[in-house]
Amino acid sequence: MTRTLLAEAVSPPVACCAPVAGPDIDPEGARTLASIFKALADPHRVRIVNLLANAEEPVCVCEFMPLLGLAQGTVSFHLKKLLAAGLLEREQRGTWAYYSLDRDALSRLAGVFDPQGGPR
Amino acid sequence: MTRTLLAEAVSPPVACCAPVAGPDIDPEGARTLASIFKALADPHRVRIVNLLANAEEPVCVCEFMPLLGLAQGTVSFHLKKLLAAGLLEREQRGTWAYYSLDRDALSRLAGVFDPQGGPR
DNA sequence: CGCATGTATTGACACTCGTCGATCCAGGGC
DNA sequence: GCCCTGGATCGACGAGTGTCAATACATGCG
Repeated sequence: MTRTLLAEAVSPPVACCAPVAGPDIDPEGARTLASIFKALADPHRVRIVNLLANAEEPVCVCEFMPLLGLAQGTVSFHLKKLLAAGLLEREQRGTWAYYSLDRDALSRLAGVFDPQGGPR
Repeated sequence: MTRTLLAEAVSPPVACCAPVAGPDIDPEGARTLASIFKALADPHRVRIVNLLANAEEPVCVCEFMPLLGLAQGTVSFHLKKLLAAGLLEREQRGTWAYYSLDRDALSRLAGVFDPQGGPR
């Protein structure tokens, strides 16, 4: 198994792959996995992911504010968390920042729960 | 008793099923989904789930203490969180309490991330 | 250049969480 | 009955989180 041990030094990037139902997870892997769940452990962030999942194109930050009813700084805060977890991608278009969902990360996450280990 | 258990008491503890990539999730559903992720947003709880996933039979509380290196009260605390999220099942055998994984809940959780509910 | 606008970051605050030690609650022996 | 033992709960404490207002950072436009 090609584990991503060094990438963690920079940040816990990708929504990666220790299958929760697979072989024993070491404390290190548990920390990585937990950090991804922590990114999803907020209703507003769940909604952000859901909104992006249903959006065909990247979404501007300014769109989230009215949808979530949050101040601009708070929206940035949540997007940053999801970005750090490797669930989102950021793209700068002029003055605006557009966020989109990393669908690969999401399907890898589905594999984490699959009894026999999903795609990979 | 004067706790804000209102939401928790009312809402079903099931690790249920609003697909994150499915149709729009209302704030209510987002809260439910986030509460499940919150249950998994801790390294020790991830390890507990992993240990139970690999165990053929229910595991006694006393076994977790040395494995996790946590005090007895802390282990109970984590197990209670996972139980409340509907991820675990509890069984009392005399003086001992045995916990096991609700595998249905786990596979439902996998479906939450699947684009249309079940490729493979 | 200066200015307006969209994002990111910071400071402060209330709140929640994870942890321990101590205490309380059941069951099972004696 | 009493005591022992495993588990749950409580009290307290430090650490972390979510929120806003305010501020700093870019980028584009006049």
